[in-house]
Amino acid sequence: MRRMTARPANAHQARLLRLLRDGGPNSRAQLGDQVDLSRSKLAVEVDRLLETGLVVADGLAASRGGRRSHNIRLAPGLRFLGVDIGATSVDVAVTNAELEVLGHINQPMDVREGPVAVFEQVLAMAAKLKASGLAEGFDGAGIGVPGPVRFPEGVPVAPPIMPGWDGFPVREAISQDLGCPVMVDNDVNLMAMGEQHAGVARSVGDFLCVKIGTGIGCGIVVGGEVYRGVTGSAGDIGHIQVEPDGRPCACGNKGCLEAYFSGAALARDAEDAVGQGLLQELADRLDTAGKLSAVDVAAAAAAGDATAIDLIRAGGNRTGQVIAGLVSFFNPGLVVIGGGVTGLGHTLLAAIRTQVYRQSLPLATGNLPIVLGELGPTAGVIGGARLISDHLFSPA
Amino acid sequence: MRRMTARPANAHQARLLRLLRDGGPNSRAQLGDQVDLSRSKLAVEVDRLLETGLVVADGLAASRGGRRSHNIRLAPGLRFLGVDIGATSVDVAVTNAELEVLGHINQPMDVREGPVAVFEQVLAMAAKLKASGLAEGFDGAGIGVPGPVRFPEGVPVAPPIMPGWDGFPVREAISQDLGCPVMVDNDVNLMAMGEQHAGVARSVGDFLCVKIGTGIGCGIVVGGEVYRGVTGSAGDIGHIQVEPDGRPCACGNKGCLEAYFSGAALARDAEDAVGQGLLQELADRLDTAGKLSAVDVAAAAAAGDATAIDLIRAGGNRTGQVIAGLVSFFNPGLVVIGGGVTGLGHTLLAAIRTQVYRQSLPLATGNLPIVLGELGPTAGVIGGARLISDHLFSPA
DNA sequence: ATGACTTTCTCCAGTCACAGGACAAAGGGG
DNA sequence: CCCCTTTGTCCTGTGACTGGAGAAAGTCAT
Repeated sequence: MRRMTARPANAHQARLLRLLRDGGPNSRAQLGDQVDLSRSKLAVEVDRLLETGLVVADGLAASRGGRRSHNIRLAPGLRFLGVDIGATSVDVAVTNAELEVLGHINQPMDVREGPVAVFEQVLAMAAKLKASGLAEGFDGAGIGVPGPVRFPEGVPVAPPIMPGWDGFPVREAISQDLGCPVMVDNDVNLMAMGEQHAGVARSVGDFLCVKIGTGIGCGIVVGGEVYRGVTGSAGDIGHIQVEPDGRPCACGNKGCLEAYFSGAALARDAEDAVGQGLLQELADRLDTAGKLSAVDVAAAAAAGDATAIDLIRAGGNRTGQVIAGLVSFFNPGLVVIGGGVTGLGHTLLAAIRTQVYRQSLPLATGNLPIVLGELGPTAGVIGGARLISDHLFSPA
Repeated sequence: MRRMTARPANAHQARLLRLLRDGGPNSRAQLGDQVDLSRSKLAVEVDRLLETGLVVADGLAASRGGRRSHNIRLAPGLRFLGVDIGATSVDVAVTNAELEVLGHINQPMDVREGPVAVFEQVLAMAAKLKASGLAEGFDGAGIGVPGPVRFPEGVPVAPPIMPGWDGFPVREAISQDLGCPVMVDNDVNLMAMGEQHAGVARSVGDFLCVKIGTGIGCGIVVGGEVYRGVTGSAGDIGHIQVEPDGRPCACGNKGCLEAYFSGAALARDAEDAVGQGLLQELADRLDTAGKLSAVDVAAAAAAGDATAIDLIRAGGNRTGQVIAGLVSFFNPGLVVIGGGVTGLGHTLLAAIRTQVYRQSLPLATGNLPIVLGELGPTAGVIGGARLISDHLFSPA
């Protein structure tokens, strides 16, 4: 099925579509206040958008002391698909044109099985959402992958944790399978866009979004736009060296941040601690393979275990050390901490804050909030929907 | 004397002025090729610019097989003043509208004497340039100061090495004294703009410009525009911690990069080395106060002294360690090394390169040139001229 | 109910920006 | 001397846009 054949014909229409997306239904008069166009011109552009079917006028709003206004809203049938591919699980969600999540599925998965297997699963999940009646079809999809992406082409490049993905034409392939436009980006960038659109980063122009999960990455937003760097690898802070000649890292170097703190490193440290007789309450959580996960550590810390709290604090200190440097360098207006280990909560945040406030310049930290993301696992999928809507709501 | 009363009336005119600034004299036809406007519209805008006196038509170019074209160029009498205030010296230069340096003076100075004394000296230097016949007056001035600046107002904020400058209304005061528009920025940002306009960074959109002088700073260029951060302190990498619990730094923290490598730190290390019986050939260069400078170390290294080379290499390693992190984070297309210690030359560059290429991600370093700035002390003043011309060559 | 006042939206005419073609000017080459 | 190329100017038509004059549809006080 072919959907949303129309695209905005000019920058004004694109602007209006985004206003309706971000601000919800609006009257012509309210739109006019935000757009610096004469009422006449605005009416013309709105009429054209109505003709294309991208927006609809449904019903009258309550009077505000005068003639009642017509409600202009984005077509209620528009549906975007947000896909967030992690290292060990996938999130797939449908949103409407205002990027509200209508349905959300999360399933375990292993990226190392390669793109073909992963996207088979993703497409099945999308089909499930469609079958549940949330969408008759998709007008666009935004996909996040856990590694660098050559953004214009939508192709992962040299992804360390995703062997077999290098050069796989994700955008082209999924666009064919799904029959709609697709955009691909790094998962961290999607998280940043999600928090920017619907989370803690609303109304902040320049901010950093640090995602700590299986790996560590950082979304960089400059002037409201995601900055991706010249080869799409900007924000890859997991392999910044924090300890000269330190622990070996999977990347081949030594002393990388990720070798000290990430979901994987934390689990490994916890297993070691159990082996040394510490962290006894975690011993019974060991699975058959003798493995623990970051979630177990979070639970132990929440239960007040001192060793677990120490592990989290040590990792937070390392991470805070790196973030402190980035704050001095980038001077952001906000730092968002998110990703899988957000469950470690306040202990982690406190450690990071301590390091940053102590090490960074007073001028850079003076008015700098460091907060946890507020969207959790939906940040990525909302970011995906935002990514593709940004693309579709721009002049053809 | 009032000069350059006119400003471009619209974005087209601004665009044309910048093309003439960056590309030199041009015919209407050549301009038309670069600007995506019809010949008629272009002719109208050029005529209007001619009326204002901002550009002039002088003479005919050689024929290229048809009618000879008129040379359109920026008014030859336009003069910009570039001022680069360092910690221990000032550079002042006059440029024409194409930002070519017509005259350049450098004088020793001490920022700590405060803004009033410093600007008295700067104004005297400007007067000297004027008296030498290079300018009848100035159409604008761009000023760089060695500390963070609240850019829109042109006011230094909380400058660590410039007590007495905090809040001094540089832009307003100098604008009055000079009788022309003034813009103020961090000196590092000016260096970046200089190298971007006339140096190694031409045609690079995203790059970093590391200036190592009395302190260490980094200019950040994103999409061709200088990024200043939310409080104007972006790029302040001198106080990133490179050694937990390391050497005390003037900023009050410990282990800052500047405590290990900068003009001041290098001189101190050299003095220590002399005290320990090393670096004997430098002993006779000690001044009456028993002091050395970075220049002395550079000379010793050039003469082949192993200790001097080791000092430079050690500093380069520390700096490279920090830059490696920034490269992973920012994924630039180029890294420029400049500032006073550029005299340390290849030894320094090699150390930095080694660290970056070894520590940063292959994807980020794959095609990453790390080079010395090519403008030396003129980078800052050209950047100043560029800063003010960007401002003047934008719609009023 | 009635009139005064608001707010929203539409219609219309006039202005400005701009493109594109015709044409003039000025040169080169066979 | 004729034809071609390049550059620059002029002119006209089209579409974008503004601002004002209403019309439509409501609230509120009297």
